[in-house]
Amino acid sequence: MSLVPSSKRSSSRSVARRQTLALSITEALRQEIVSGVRSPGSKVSEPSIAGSQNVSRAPVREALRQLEREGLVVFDAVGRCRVVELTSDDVEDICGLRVSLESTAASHAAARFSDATQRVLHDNLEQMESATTLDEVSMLDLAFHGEVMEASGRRRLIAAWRAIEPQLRLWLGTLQRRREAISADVLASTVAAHRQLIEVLASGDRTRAREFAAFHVASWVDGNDTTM
Amino acid sequence: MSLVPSSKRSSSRSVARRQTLALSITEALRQEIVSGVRSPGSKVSEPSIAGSQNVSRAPVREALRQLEREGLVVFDAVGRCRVVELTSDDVEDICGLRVSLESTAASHAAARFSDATQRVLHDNLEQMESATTLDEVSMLDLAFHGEVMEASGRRRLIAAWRAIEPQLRLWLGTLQRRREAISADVLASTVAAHRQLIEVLASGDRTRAREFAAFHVASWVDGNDTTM
DNA sequence: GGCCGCCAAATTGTCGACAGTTTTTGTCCC
DNA sequence: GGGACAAAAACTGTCGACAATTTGGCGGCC
Repeated sequence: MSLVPSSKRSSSRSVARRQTLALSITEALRQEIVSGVRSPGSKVSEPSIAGSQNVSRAPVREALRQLEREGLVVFDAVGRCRVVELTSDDVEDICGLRVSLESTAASHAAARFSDATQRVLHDNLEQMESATTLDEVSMLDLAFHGEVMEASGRRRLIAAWRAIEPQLRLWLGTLQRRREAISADVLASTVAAHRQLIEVLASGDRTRAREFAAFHVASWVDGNDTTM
Repeated sequence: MSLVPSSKRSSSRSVARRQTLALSITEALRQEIVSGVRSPGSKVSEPSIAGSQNVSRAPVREALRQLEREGLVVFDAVGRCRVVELTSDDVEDICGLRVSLESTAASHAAARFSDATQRVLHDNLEQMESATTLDEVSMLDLAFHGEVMEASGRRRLIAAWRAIEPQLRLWLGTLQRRREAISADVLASTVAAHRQLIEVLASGDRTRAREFAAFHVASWVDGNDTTM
C-alpha cells in the first residue's frame, strides 16, 4: 500500500509539523481503521506494519502511540495493540463528552466570531447542501463542528475534541457500512441546524450559543442509533 | 461492565501497565517539571536526558511524547522539545475546560455514587483537615477532584481530565513557589465545599451536582490569582 | 560595533539488532 | 477428542549507530 499523500491539515491553528514517516504511517493507519479495512478488535503489531510499509519499527511505534491518543487503538497490559472496539457504552461516553465540549466551544466561539470563521462555515454549509453520499455528509458535519471548535480559540478544548473526533469518525463509518442511502430529511434538518447555529454564533449571545449547540448535538446523537 | 474494584491505588490508571523504563522516565521528568527543577521554556533534549538517566534515547522519546500529551512539554515545528510556558491565557483555558469536565463528571458521579467512593472521598477530607503545608492541600485537592472524575465512570471524560491535570499541578507549583504559608480560611472553605459536594453527590441529584461542582471549581479558580 | 557566512557541535528521525516474554504450534498421552 | 507440555514463532522494550538538519559560535568584513 502506498502512503497517503496527506493534504495538509485544514486547520490553520495547529503547528504544521515537518512531514515525517511516523506521520505518514499515522495517517495511513488511521484511514485503514476508520474505513474499516482493519476491523475492531484485530491485532495491530509493529513488525507487520513495519514490514508492509517498508519502514522500521520506530516510526510505527510512534504512530501507534498517536492512534492510542486518538482512541483508535488500545494497548493491553503487556503492550499488545488492537483496534479499539466501541461498545454502545463507549459511544454514549463519547457523545456525552462531545456535548460538553461543543457547547462550551460554542459559547466561546460566540464571543469571538470572525468573518473568516463565518465564511468557512457557510462554505461548509454549501458543500453539504450539494452532498450526495452519507459519507460525504458525515465528514462535512464533523468538519463543521471541528471549525466551531477551532473558532472557540481554546487550545485545550480543541485538543480534547481531537482526542475523540477520530472515534466519532470510526463509529460513523461502522454505521454507514450498515445503511447505504442518505435520508433527505436528516440532511435537511442538519443543514438547517447548522445554519441556525451560525446565526446564533454571529449574534454573540454566549448563553444561547451554548444551549443551542448542546441541543443540536444531543438531538443529533438521538437521531443516530447508538446501539451496536 | 466491570468497574474499578476501588481496592487498589487511589490514582489508578485504568490499566496497570507493566513497569517500563519509559514509564519511570516519564514520572521522573514529570516530577522535575512540576516541581520546577526544570523551568518553563527550558530545552529538553533527548540525548541529555538519556545520558543523565543512563538509558538510550528510545524510552526517553516515548516519555517526552507522554509528557506532551499531558501538556507539560511542547514540540516546535522541527521537533525540538521545551518545558511548556503557561500564560495566564493558558491557565484560563485550562480552568475553563476543568469546569466543563468536572461539572459533567459530578453529574454522572451523582447517578452512580457508591459507598466505596464515599469512603475514599471522606478519607481525603480527613487528610486535608490535618494538612499543614499549602503543597499538601493542593495535592489533596487535586486528588479529591480526581476521585470525583473517576467516580463518573466515564473513561473519556477521565482521559480529558488527565490531559490537563498535570498542567494544573505545574501551575499550582509555580504559585506556591511565590507564596509560602497556607491561608487558614481557604483551607476551611475548601474542606467545607468538598464536604458539601460529597453530600450532593450522595443525594443523587444530578442537576444539583453539576451546578454545585461548576460553582465550586469556578470559585476556586477565582480564589487563586490567575495572573502570572 | 554590528552583520554575514562558515565550521563544529548538537539534535532529531530512522534503522537494524538483541534479550526477555508471550503467544502459537505441534506432539504426545489419556 | 481433549488436555498437558515443550519447541517454535512472534512481539515488545531497549540499545547503539548513522545521516540529515538545525543550532551555536567564530572570525572576517563593512
